[in-house]
Amino acid sequence: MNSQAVEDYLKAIYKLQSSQPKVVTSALAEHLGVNPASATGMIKKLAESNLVSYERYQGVKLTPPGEKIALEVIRHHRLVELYLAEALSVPWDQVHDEAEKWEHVLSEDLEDRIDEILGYPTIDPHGAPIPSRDGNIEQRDTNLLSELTQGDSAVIIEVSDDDTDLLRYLGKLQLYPQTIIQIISI
Amino acid sequence: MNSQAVEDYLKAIYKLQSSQPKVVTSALAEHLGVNPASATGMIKKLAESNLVSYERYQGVKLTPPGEKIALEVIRHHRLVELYLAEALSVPWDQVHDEAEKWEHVLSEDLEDRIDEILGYPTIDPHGAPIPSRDGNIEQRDTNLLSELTQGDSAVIIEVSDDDTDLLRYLGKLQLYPQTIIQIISI
DNA sequence: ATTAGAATTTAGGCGTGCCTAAATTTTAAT
DNA sequence: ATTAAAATTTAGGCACGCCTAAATTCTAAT
Repeated sequence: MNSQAVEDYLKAIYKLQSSQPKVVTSALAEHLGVNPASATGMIKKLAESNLVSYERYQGVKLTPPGEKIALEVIRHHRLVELYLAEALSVPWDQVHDEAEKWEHVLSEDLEDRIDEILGYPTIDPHGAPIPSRDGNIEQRDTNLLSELTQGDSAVIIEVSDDDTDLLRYLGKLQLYPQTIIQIISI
Repeated sequence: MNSQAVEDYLKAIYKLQSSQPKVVTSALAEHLGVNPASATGMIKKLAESNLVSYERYQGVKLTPPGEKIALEVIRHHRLVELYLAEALSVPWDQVHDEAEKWEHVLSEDLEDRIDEILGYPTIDPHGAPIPSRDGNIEQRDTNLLSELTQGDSAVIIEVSDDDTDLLRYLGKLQLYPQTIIQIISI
């Protein structure tokens, strides 16, 4: 069993990898709210365990086993988020913080039960894809809102999950995933 | 926020206090699967924080603030046990182990939601009373099965929650709380 | 009252994951 | 090519919670 810290690091590296080719120490440390020196220490440990590839000063990248674990954690996280929203009526701007804690204590057995109750869902409350049990995750071709211009129409696919204030604001405007929008002015 | 270790120790002391007036170091260590020397260390720390009263070589006793925390943890544990059994169909011999992990990450908000969904229950799946939010717990006058003799009738009030094999066996015999039994032979 | 054995505590150590401060390496400007 | 600034790593420390081994204290038998 991996420690919570290891799981959090792998998850963070996975997220940062999606926008940057090489994940640099300071970005990782920043994302985790940790001192860069601490991140270096953990990176060395992860490299030791063959969960990331790493060369000094050159940033870090998940290995296949590292990515597998990251996807398991993300699956837990997103399933829990959806379960909290659906079964326990937790507001969508709060599910992320709760799931951050629950994802680390979810047994495989409970994961399966929740998955079944939810009807084997594929997206979480923020529109993010839920990885399958065997570690596959849907790749999508989407645009950022900032890439659109006046007059464009679009469907909201996904919103960031970790900004409570932003989510509360979007909720007020009814801007949930699947909503159709049109850019009137910028 | 108290660490998981602190919560586990307080809960263990609370449990042991119900059968022994003074909780002795070795019993506590044994219950927690920890070396007696380690228990001594934690006891000193708890005494430091005024959660237990303690005199060297004389055993340990919860102070009112310590008992309050213990009851909160027990409330979490028992609510989660019941929720797992009711909402997620987890077999009654497995809910204890799952709840051991979940009890430490349950927010007050989620506790309230679960409590409401379950209809403000007062006993858990093993028949144990669930403390109220403000730390009250029902005191009951019960007999041990071993105190009964041939011909006696009785109602099962509570069974121990942490022996998976025993619980599976009792389940097979349908010996759940509220079941009426009669002693035929010993 | 003495003493053997049991229980408990103290002493010293270890792994994890964090920190700050200092040293090193990279990068980008001149 | 040099150098200043930024990024990263190393070094040394700390808190937590566990361990083993050794010392101390208690208990009960004689």
